[in-house]
Amino acid sequence: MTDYSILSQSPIFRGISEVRLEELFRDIHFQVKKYSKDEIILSAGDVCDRLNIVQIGSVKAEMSDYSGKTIKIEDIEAPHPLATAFLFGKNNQFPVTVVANNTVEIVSIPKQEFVKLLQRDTQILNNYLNAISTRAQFLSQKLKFLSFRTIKQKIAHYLLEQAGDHLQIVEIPHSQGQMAEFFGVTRPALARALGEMSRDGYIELQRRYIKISDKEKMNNLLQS
Amino acid sequence: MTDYSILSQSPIFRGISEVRLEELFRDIHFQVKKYSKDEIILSAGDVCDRLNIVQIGSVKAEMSDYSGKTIKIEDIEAPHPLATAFLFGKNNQFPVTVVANNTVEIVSIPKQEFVKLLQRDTQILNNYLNAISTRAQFLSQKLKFLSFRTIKQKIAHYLLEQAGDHLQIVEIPHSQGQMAEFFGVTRPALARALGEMSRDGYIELQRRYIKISDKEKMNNLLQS
DNA sequence: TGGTGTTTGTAATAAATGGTACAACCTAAC
DNA sequence: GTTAGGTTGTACCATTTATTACAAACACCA
Repeated sequence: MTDYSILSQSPIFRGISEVRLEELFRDIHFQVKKYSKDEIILSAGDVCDRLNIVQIGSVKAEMSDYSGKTIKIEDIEAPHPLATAFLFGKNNQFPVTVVANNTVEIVSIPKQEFVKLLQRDTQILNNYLNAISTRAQFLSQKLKFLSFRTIKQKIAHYLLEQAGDHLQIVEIPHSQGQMAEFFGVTRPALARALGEMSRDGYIELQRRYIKISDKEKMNNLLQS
Repeated sequence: MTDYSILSQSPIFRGISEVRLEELFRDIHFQVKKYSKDEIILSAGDVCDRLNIVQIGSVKAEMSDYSGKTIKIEDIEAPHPLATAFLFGKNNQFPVTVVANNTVEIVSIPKQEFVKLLQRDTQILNNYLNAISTRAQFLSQKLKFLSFRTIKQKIAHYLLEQAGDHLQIVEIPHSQGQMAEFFGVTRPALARALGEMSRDGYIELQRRYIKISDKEKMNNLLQS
């Protein structure tokens, strides 16, 4: 039923040997549930009092709007966990509905039992804390980014961040289109902003390489 | 040195008796550091390998921009902890510089020692997990909010969320100005959007009370 | 009642961006 | 070399919002 070789690959149980994992799981209550394609695994609004990990197959997270239609949010493949940030915290409700993409097995550990694991094994505790913290950091970063009003400010922030204290030339790792998506703007708008910044002496463009002409000047963009 | 009556009020140690707290702290290494007004407690970029809690006084978190000027981010009063989301996770560096507002005492617990506390006391573990999770949830919510392009979409999302399935009338808890700040837009823009939505039959305005005329119709705003 | 400060409604203009379209350019495969 | 597919630079117009300003409505208090 429970495949420890798969579970030990999960972010939550990374670094734990299969033997150790089996030993830990002997002392706690948990379930392995099977679902067929299109079956609903969890509904939005359900109280989230269990840690659920996809052991086999893949699931999709859907969000239903206020009139009843559903929008797909993301796919989650084995051996990843579901909604780690909602097991604890004030709002213990699933924000999404989870549906099986194919034949799926879910390892479901009650919150209380999972807390036992956290207390018994430092590695698991660290993994879980890292998972939530990393997510919080990611969200925090993303939020700061979106807080800049104009595209030029976003570009300035991004370039200065990439360049750090010393570098002057930044290489864009993705295509302009992907950058635009990351910035949350349209591609032509990004291209135009880059063009204007080049014209105004902030940067020098050479395809994927961007040279920052004047950090001080560029920084002023972020102030106003 | 260590004031357990204060510490037990901290979000991290809430629900722990002073006696129990003293007992737990006997077995771990930690420091209490004192700072004078304007002294730098932590610098941005420092590796964050300790949990720091303000025991007495208040501190400010500042972020230095790329040219060296500093901007105040927030004040943190006793008995709150500093940057809980950066003790674990991939990015173990402080994002801000922390400076004393007045005479300050900081209880500083090394990460390893704090992990011991987490393992020995279920309440502390729960408190900490709750703290990070709640933050992640808050950020997640905020992010979803900002992902809507237009003000009307934000209003629609907000109202439908507040109203839930049954209610039709929503009371605005803050002033329009505060709402605008929360939405990340200017107040006149918010007022205009509300006015137009009222004119177009989405809502009916009565000062702080807003009646949703047609949920179905309003929901369409969120689709496009 | 009247005065004062705050909140709200509304307008005009300027700036920024989305949407769309198209040409120039690069790259890789044939 | 040529062709096809993708990337980039640019232009146009429509939409949305910021900015600024001011009057109306309200709340509070003397």
